[in-house]
Amino acid sequence: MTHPKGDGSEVAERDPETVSRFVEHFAAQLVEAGLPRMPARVFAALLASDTGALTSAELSAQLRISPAAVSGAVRYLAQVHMVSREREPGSRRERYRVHADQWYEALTNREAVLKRWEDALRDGVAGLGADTPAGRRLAETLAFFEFVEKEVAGMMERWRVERERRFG
Amino acid sequence: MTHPKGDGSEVAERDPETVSRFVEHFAAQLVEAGLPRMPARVFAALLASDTGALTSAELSAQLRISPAAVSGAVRYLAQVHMVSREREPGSRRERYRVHADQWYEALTNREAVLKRWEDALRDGVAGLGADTPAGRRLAETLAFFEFVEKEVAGMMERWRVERERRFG
DNA sequence: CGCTGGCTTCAGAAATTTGTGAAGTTAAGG
DNA sequence: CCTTAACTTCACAAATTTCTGAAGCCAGCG
Repeated sequence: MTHPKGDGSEVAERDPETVSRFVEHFAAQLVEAGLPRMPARVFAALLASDTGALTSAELSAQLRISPAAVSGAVRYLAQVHMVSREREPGSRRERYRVHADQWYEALTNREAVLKRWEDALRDGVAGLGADTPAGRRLAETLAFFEFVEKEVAGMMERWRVERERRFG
Repeated sequence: MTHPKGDGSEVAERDPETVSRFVEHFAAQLVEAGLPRMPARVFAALLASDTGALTSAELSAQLRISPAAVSGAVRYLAQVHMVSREREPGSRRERYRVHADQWYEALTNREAVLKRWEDALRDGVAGLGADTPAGRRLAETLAFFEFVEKEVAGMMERWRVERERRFG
């Protein structure tokens, strides 16, 4: 997918149609997995952008949504650590950025959710009695989550190594 | 939390109030993580039940919801492999059951979602060009998912071992 | 072979969520 | 300071989702 330039060089093409296709398709997958629509679209657009960072106006234009919608989507994404915001020095413009290793961040963040599940389960074991069938079931569930939490930490460490090796 | 029986033995108490507290609290955590309300409540109720299996009527009564709501919730949960249905022989009654290792199942199931994400990303790399900045970002994201997929398989195997050891 | 218990499906009311236009806020630029 | 660019917040209209009561369907039982 390249575009002849006449001067012998070629630059990678960025057909808006192609970009949009990817954005909408990938966003749809994210939506199916539970992400709200606008945050999903904004995130996909950032992923597919050249610099990995876009302004509110650019997102608004590219996705054909109101500035308000961009604002809401970005607030959501920032809250779950899927984008970071950076202010452009000497301008009131803000850029929203994805890091290539954002998923690492986002996954790490899920830890908080797990913790709350674990707390609820511990309360349940205490309330129902560790010696009851239900209590034992809850305890086993709790053990699984604790196991996963521990394993994920190791997994992320291994990814950091592999990432460094493959992508610098 | 035990209840004196007068004959010297004691049985674990199942105060409906206590059970309900756990069910609603744990369900709330699941809802916050994206599960629809009724499926979350039904799942929590099953987890907290003595046998790990309840009938539609029992769920309906305990959660104060219509049989229709139970039906919908169970269909949802079965689809994502979080409960299994079993017919009671010689009766038209059905029981819905959680296995203690249901989470293992559910997580394994997420693989399908990951696969679709990966497909969308591969298309994106192809469309945008592997030699473009955006293409490289998508490729790295793809690599991360492939890595996770591989790691999770190993993790689940380790859990099976640990589970066997600790819970038989 | 018809009745009945038990789940499922359906249509619709109610609640929730989403996205927008418009007004509000803040800070750079003149 | 006053203007204006660039978000953000707000109130509301629209779309969606969620639950319910009622009707439907089917397997056992008599």
